Amino acid sequence: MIRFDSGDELLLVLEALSNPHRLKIIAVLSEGRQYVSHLARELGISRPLLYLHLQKLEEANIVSSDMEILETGQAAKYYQLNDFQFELNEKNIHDLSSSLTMKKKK
Amino acid sequence: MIRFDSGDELLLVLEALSNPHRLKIIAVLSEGRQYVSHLARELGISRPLLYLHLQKLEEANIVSSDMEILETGQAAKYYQLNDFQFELNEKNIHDLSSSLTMKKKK
DNA sequence: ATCATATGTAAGTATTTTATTACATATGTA
DNA sequence: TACATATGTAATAAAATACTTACATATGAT
Repeated sequence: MIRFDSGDELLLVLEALSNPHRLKIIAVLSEGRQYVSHLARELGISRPLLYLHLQKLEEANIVSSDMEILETGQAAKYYQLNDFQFELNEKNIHDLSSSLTMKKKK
Repeated sequence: MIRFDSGDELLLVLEALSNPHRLKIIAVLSEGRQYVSHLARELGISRPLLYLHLQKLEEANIVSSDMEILETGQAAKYYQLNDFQFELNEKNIHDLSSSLTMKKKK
């Protein structure tokens, strides 16, 4: 069960989830870990684009990655879903809203 | 308890939630219904901007609105939070991912 | 050596989202 | 009438996000 320590952290997770590709990635990874190139083929998107989405998921702590050597001897970067489950309701949004920063991104 | 009938609907809600202003709006409305101009002053943002955010929340069915006549005789548009609570986990994302459209927005 | 596999990223473009400015209309009060 | 309140929206600008193209490196197999 994810625990949000601040509104900013909640927002980071919500932003990571609000994209169809990233929801698909989560769906695929829920069936098991997978490496980047394979994932890209399965999702039908380019690897650079997949990287971008995986980064956002990783920054939000929804997935994590490990390098591993395939049977062929080549290096592969495996991604897996971190245990991920949470509940949202008016109360916890209210409680977290005070620790919500309205700062610009860049 | 919100029930998502499709991945697209889930995404709509997640997109509506992934903005600090909109989370603040939800937090304020969780304390009671309020009309637009008052809300804008409370949040410290312009009314046109607030409109934009309220529209997104309304499209996602998170809030709803009613016109009402103030004691002064003027019309006011009141917004209230719809009962709002849901749980997210790998399983329901997996289940909903098949009904996720990857279409462009406009 | 060439081909297929893998990771990694920089640079540029396109699209979407967010925000501002400037209006319009209407009601009530001084 | 002039001022304060309210809603509503169009047009534009700015910022953030998403996506593509083009590379680089490395491993193993043919």
